[in-house]
Amino acid sequence: MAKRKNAEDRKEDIRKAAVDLISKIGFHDCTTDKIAEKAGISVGTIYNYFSNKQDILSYIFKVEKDKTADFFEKLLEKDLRADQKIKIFLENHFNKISTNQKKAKLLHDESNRPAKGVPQEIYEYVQLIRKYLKLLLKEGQNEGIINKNINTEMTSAIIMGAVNSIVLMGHLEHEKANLIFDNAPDEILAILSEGIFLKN
Amino acid sequence: MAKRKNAEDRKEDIRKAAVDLISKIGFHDCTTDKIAEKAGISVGTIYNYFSNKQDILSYIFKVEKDKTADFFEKLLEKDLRADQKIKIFLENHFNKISTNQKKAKLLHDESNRPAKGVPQEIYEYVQLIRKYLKLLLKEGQNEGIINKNINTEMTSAIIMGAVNSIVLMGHLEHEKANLIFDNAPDEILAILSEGIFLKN
Amino acid sequence: MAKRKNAEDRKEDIRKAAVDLISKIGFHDCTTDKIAEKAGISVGTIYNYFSNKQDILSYIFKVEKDKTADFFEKLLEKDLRADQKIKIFLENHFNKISTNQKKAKLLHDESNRPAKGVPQEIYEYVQLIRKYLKLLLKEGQNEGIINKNINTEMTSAIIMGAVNSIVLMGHLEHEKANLIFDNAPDEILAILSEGIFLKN
Amino acid sequence: MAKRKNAEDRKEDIRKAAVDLISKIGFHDCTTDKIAEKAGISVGTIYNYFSNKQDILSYIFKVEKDKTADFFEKLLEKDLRADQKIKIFLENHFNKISTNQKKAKLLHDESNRPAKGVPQEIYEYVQLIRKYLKLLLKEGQNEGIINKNINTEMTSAIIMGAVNSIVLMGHLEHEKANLIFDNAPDEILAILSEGIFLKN
DNA sequence: AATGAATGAGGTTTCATTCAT
DNA sequence: GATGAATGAAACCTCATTCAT
Repeated sequence: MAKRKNAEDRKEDIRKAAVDLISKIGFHDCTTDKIAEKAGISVGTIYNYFSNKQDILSYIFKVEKDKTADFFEKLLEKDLRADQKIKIFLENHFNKISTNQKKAKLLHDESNRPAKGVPQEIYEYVQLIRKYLKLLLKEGQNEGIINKNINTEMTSAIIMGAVNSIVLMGHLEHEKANLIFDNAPDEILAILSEGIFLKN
Repeated sequence: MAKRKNAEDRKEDIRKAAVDLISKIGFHDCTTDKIAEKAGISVGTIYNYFSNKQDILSYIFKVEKDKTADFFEKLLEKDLRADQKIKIFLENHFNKISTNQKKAKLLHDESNRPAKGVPQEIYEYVQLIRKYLKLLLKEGQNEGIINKNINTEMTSAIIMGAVNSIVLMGHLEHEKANLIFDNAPDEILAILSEGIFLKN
Repeated sequence: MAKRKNAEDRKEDIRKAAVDLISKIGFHDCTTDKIAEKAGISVGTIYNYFSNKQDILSYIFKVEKDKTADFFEKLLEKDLRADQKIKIFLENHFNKISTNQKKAKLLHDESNRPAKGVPQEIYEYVQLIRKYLKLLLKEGQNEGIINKNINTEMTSAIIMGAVNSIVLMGHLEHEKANLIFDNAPDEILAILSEGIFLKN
Repeated sequence: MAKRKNAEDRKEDIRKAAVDLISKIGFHDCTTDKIAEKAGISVGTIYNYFSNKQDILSYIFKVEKDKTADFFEKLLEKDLRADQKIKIFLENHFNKISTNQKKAKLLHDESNRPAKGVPQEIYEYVQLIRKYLKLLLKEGQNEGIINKNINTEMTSAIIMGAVNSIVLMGHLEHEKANLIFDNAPDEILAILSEGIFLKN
């Protein structure tokens, strides 16, 4: 019998093991047996901390959602212009991804799954980032920094799409990942600043 | 027994049935039995046309890949500026999505799936669009229309990310889907033209 | 792969194997693996004929319910007095039990289970016998053969209880089973005729 | 932690919790965790008083067996005729059932369960009541009150069967339970006195 | 070529029991 | 004695694939 652990630690062990495996092989192929083995516990123990397998995935997203909300709440309070905040968000985002590519892959992959059985938590995670980005865009519009004609809803989707696409690119071209993630914020910001088409 | 059909028709029946089901319930929950039933044949028959279930998905993407390649090859030949061609691509893309949302959903969902067993074909499909977009961007750079400083690799990823993100948004907000898809090309083009930040 | 069989035969194989096992070890300890093994098929095959394990039990009771209904319908049509019909029922009942003790044990045991998850079919089986017995009792009352003061509902329950109790006794004292079942009808009829108390 | 209790109290707590739960959901669905929770202790503690789960059920029946033996021993000593004693037994039995339907349900359900692992104690409980009833019947025969031709073994089974069947009926028709249990003794006694068939 | 019954490995989940604290 | 986290065997059920017809 494994040594007794504090409940939070044990739940964290399971979460980490799951993140590790799901990022590699996907949620579906990640069996509860594999998670247990990786976490160094037995299957049954998982069910002392999670009510079912899906619940583990939900929890992973819940943790990220909370972290994301924290990050944005602090960012919003800062005395900076909206464009600066967007820059900080992008830099922070890709920096985290760069240092934690496994988790990033999981978040990307699993939040792009088809709807059936997609836990509420995943949906909320995706919405949350967009919601904050929209807030920043509106802030910018109020400050007169951002074009008032853009649809903030769609633009936040476009920005997150751009971000995600680069994340996917990084995962597909593994060896160049760090280079990609490092340049991504500037590349995105450049487009947001000037577009790509030259004025005659 | 269904009326005798030639092999291509039969394969097409299976593909269509699969597209229909996978778009609704996802590849994983789409059993071979269900596909057979929808296609009006028996399970065994599927295996006369496909070597396994994964192969059906590959075939779906192969067909799309071929169509996409066709479309781009014709587009490239046209006597138009690169920005006009990009506009045409976006309008055509969202138009197809709008009129065939089921297939669009499938292509979006399944090309964003985790890796294990992801058929080569899906990977190639994703790469193909990017490759052509990159070609258009380079054409634009040569024509002096597009900023030579942008990284075409990453920019094509960014554009496709923006596109995909709007597709997802359309699927999540089903009732507004057509409105979203209709406005999407202009919204994206606006950003590509001017960015979102105002010049002082 | 086992030889192809006619669907009814296969279902019958499974039913028989299940009757055999459930009568010995009870429904709960009778695993689907054991049923499959006994039926000479593989687990999966069970699920081509039954939607789940409980469904097998329901089917067993449904078959008996149908047989019972048949028997009673024919009995009711006969040109006999009610007491004669009750005698025939009891003799037939114990005779069947005597020749098929395994199935009898199952029907007894499983129809005495607690309510949760008791399939409708079992409940209906139990009610059916009582319903017909009540009909016979009422017939007797109309013919002036049976005391009009008795509560037919309760009396039918009492008679079936007496019957079941003897069945249980037979199962518990296995070696005397046949003797017990042979004498049971007369013993019950004697009580129904005269009671047990002597008139002074 | 619950107030310190002596061992007997603790064991009694567990027994009561188990009776409560098993009567509602049956032995199989009654987990040790649920019993512990209801008893206000932890699972582990159960195993200080019982060697395993089955043992709890055995103990429940042992307690009832002892109470039953007590009751009958006192009844046998009374200076009454056998028929009067049988009447008292039936009235007492249904009265207890009426006031403690939960336990009654458990005793009925679990003593009618399939064999595997049926503790000896349950078997003995069932036999005990029959044994005493047989004694009463024999007493009646000796007193010349009861027909000497009846098989006391089988008759005691028949009477207990009748009793049990009415108990089941009461549980199935919950709202009429008290009415049923109140009338049951007379209904049974009437049959034992006169039978149901009219003498011509 | 078409059929669809049969296969059986493999997945998730439960729960009586143990034992370190 | 009491605790309750941990254990892990074992249960039910699914479904891609095969192959006799």
